Amino acid sequence: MKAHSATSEDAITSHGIRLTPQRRYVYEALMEKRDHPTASEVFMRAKARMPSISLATVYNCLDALTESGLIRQVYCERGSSRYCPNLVPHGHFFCKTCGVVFDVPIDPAQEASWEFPEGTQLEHVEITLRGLCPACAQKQTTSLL
Amino acid sequence: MKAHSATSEDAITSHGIRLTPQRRYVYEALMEKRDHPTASEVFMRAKARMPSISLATVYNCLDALTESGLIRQVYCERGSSRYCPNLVPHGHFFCKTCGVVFDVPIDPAQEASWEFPEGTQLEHVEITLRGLCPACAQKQTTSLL
DNA sequence: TATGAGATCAAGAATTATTCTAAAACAAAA
DNA sequence: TTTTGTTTTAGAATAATTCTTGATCTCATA
Repeated sequence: MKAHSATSEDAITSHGIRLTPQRRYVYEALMEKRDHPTASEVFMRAKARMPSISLATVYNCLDALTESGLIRQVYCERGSSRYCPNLVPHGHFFCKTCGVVFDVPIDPAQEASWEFPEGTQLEHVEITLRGLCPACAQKQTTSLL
Repeated sequence: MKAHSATSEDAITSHGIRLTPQRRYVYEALMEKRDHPTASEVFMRAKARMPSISLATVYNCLDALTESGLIRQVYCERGSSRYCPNLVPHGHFFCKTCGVVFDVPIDPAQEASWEFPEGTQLEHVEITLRGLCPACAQKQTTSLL
């Protein structure tokens, strides 16, 4: 039984940052469920596998992984930011009632269509859709009957 | 000399929320410079005109104005959220070096092109472009020479 | 296989943004 | 004018994140 997948090791080293056990656990915590956890959720998952890891280290690792382009940081709401290991261009739908986040496919052609001042260096585009998820929209409708 | 513009009063009352001096000052703090201030920047501007206003009230007012649809709240970065009085659909460019935010026009047709699960109720779309503004891109290039 | 430089980690303190609480002031309706 | 509900205020409380410091680890090189 392997403690880590070779792919997660490869992913980290191939992105130009040093491979450490902590980074591996943090990255795997993000890969194991492809949702959009907050830093403290990542902390809890990583701690389950490596009890000695600290929250500060989780922040360090998430920053390093984000900086290297291996994961994305998303700002859906006031409060905590969330992390996403899906590198395919996509947007996020955020339910303002239950807080669930899910990926939304985007047309890559859109990415190229922005107009902004000459000399601007675009690094990436973050698209957040806000509203009610199907479950919450349903609940709200029925409660009005 | 008028303390407040009739337009800001109209804007507030026409959005279904009660007009109060504090809400007027907060709204005008946002309108006077059409930038993207944080809550504490709004607080400082409002305080200049109404020294008795409190930060908690500024948060209350910003929330009320956002809720009523009169202003938009944007999450550009980890940390403080920002507020924007531009109601025309647009995106934001955020410079990760100097923190400046500016509006970016978007093609309204894009807004309609998202695909997401049946039953989802979309309320609004937030588009954030991240990178270096022309000034910071310039500086970075020259410093590498 | 030692060693030195720099990167990373851990723990907890510190900071920052935001929210909460409770009491007073206010506004609108009855 | 009383009632009822909303808004404001100040300050306390909370939550997320960052900072600080010393210890530990890694890698390149001797």
